[in-house]
Amino acid sequence: MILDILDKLNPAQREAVENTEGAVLILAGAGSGKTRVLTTRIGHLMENKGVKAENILAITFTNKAANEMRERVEETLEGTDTKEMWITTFHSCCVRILRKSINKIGYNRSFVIYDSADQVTLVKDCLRELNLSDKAFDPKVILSAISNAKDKLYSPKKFIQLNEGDITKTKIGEIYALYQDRLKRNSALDFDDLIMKTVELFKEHPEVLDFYRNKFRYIMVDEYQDTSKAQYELIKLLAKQHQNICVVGDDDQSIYGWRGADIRNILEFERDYDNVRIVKLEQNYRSTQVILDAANHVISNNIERKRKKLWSEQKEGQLIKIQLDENEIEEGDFISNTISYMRRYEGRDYKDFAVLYRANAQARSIEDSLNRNGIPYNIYGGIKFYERKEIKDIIAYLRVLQNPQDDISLKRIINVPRRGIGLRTIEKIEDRASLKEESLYSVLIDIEDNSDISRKARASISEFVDLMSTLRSFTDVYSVSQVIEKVLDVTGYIDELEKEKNGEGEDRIENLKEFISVALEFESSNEDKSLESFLTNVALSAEPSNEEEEEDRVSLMTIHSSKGLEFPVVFLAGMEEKIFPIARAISSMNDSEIEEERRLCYVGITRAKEELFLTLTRKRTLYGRTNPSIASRFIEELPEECIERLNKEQKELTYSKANYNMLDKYTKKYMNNMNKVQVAQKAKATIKSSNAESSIDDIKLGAKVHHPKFGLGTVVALKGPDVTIAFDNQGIKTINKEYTTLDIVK
DNA sequence: TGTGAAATAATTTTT
DNA sequence: TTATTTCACA
Repeated sequence: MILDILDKLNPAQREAVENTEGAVLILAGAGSGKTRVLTTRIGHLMENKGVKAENILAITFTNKAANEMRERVEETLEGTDTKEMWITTFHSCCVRILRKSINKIGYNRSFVIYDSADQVTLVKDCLRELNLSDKAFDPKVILSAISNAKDKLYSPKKFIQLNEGDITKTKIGEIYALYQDRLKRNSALDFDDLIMKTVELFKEHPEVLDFYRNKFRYIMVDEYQDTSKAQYELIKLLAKQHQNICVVGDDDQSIYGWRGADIRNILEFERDYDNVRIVKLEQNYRSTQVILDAANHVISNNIERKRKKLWSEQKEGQLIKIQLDENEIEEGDFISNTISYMRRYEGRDYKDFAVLYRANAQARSIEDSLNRNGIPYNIYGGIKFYERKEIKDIIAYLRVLQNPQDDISLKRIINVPRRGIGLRTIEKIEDRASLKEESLYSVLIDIEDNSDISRKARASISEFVDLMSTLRSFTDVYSVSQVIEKVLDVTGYIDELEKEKNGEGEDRIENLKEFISVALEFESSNEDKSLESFLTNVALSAEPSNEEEEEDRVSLMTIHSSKGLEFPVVFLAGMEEKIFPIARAISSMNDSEIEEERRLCYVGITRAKEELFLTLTRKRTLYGRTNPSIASRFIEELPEECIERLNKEQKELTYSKANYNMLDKYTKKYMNNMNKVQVAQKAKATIKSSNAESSIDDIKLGAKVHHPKFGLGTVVALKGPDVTIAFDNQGIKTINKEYTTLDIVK
C-alpha cells in the first residue's frame, strides 16, 4: 500500500521521498504537504528499503508535531510496530540520551529540568552571591545572554574569552559561570543545557557518539529553519558518518530568530554536507491563488532567502479584503459582524475562523467584542497550565522528593503552606550551606547544630524534614498520582486553599485535580511510571495533552502560534506600523528584524485557505495610550490586483515605499536620541559631576570615573536612577539615590 | 509577616 | 490598561 501512496504524490514530493541516501534538503513552502512527505518517507524506508524502526530518528520541535507524525506513520504502515523508532523533539531526545550517560560528564543521572521561572530564581541567587544588585544586572537580560551563549555552544570560559575588554559582558560571563556551577550542584539542567550537554557528551565520549551514530542510520529533521547552532551541531555529529540526513524546512517561515534559531542553518546546508540534493515543494494544497500571490509578493521583499514560489491548482478565489476602522473596538465589531454574517449566510462554522494578531495584548478588544456578540471562541496563549502557582508548588515538592539537592524547588516550598520558616531563617540556612558547600537540604537535616537559628524555627524545620521524609517513603510504595494526593493532604496545601473562601481557591483546587488526572493518564500510558519519568514528562510539555477540542469555536491566537495551522477564513488584525511590524523591529539598527516581521506576515497570510481579511484602525489604544496609526508597510507590499479595500479612506494611511523608508530613518534617530536623553536625565538625578569640563552625557557605559571614597572605576551598568561602577580596588558597587560627586576621568 | 499603595514595565514562545 | 513587583508601614 505504500506504493499507492507514492503514486499519489506529486513529482517533487516523490523525489523527496525516494531519495533516501545521502543529504537532502527539502524546501517545503507553506501548505505543500511536508508532513505527508516525511511520514511517507519513513514508510518508504521501512517498507521498501527494509530499514528497521530502531535505525530511524525523526526530530521535531514540538510534542504536538512529534505525536502527529507518529500517528501518521502508524497509519501509513498499518500496524507495523513503531515503538522502537525515535520520533521525538530535540529536548526529549537529548533527555533520553543524557539519562543514560550524563554521569560520564560529571552530572547526576537523575537531574531535574529547570523551567524559565526556576532559571530566574537561580540567577537572582547568583547575583546575590556575587554581591551584584539585580537592578543593575537585570536577571532577564542575563538569562537571555546565557541562553544565547548556550545556543551557540559557548561555555562560560569561552564567553568571557570572546568578550574580553567588554566589562559588562565579562561580568555576565562570571555570572554565567556561577550559574552553571549552581545548576550542577543542584543536579539540574535548564532547557538549553539539554542540547548543549548532549553535544558535550558526544564530543568528550566518542564511544557514546558511536553508539548513536550506528543506531540512527536515517535522520530526519522537521522545521529545520528553527534550529539553533547547538541543535545544528548535534545533528551534524550524528549524521557525519553515514550522511543519511534529510532536513525539511522553509526559510520564509523562520520566525524564531529571537530565541536562537539561526536561519543560516538552512541557507547554508549545502556547505555542510557532500552532494546535497535540494528538493523544492512549491505546489500548495491549502490556499487559493490570490492568497498565494499575495504571500509570494510580500515575501519577495526579503533579501536573505532561497527563491521559491508557491502555486496552486485551485481557483483564483476571493480578493483579500482590507478594512479600516476608527479604533480597536470597532475593529473587533467588524470582525464579530463578519463572522456572524458569514456563518448565517455563507454556511460557515465558528471553527472555520481564526483571528490572528502580532501581540497578545491586542486580543482584549477582540475578545470583548466577541463576548458582546455572543460568539464562542478559544483563546490560545496566556498562562500555561504548568506555570500556575499551585501546580508549580506541587511540582517543587515532587522534585525535592526525587532530588533533595534541588535548592531552588526546596526554597519554593519550605514555607508553603506557611509553617513559620521566614526569610531570615532561610537566609541563615543559605549562608551555612554555601559555607559548607552543601545543599540546603543537608543543612536542614543537621539543623540542631545551628545555634544562631531560633529554637522555634528549628522546631519548624525539624517538622518539615520529618514531613518530607515521610513523603519520600511514600514514593516507594505509591504511584505518582497517589503521591501527589498525599503531598496535598499531608502538607495541608488543600486545607489552606479550602480556607480561602473566594473563587480563586476553588479554581486552584480544580487545577490540582486536573494535575492528578494528568498523573493518572501518565501512569496508564507510559511504561516507566517512576516519579523521575513523570517529572521529565511534565518539564518537557507546556500543556497537558487535551484531546477534547472539537467544539465549534473561533480561534484567537498570535501569528507565531498559528504556524503550522490552517483555517478557511483568517483575520489579520492590527495591520499597522509599530504593531506589525512591531516598533522594536522598526527602530532596530538591524534590518534583519524587519525581515523576520515580514516572514511572520507571510506565515499569517498563508494560514488562510479561502478568505483573508486584514484590519487596521485610525487610532489605537494599546497599553493605555492612544496613538494615530499608519497602515502597515506590509499592506503596501500586497499586489493591488489581489486586494479589495472595503473603505476608501484607508488609502490615506498607506505610504509609498520611499516614505516608509524615510519614516524608518526618522524613527531610528528619534529612538536613539530618546535613549540618550533618558540616560542623561536619570544619571543627573543621581550623580553630580564635579568636573565642569565633563557633561552629563559622559556618564555612560564604559565611562571612567573617580569616586571620593572608592577611587577609580568604570561604569558597567545604568538602570533607572542607579549607576553601577566596577571600582578598581573596591569591587562592584551600585550607587543608588545618593547624591554622590563623581569625577569623570578622561 | 502581611498588607496595600506606588512604581514600573509591557513582542513573539516551545522545550 | 493592567499585571507584576517593590517598598513602606502596621
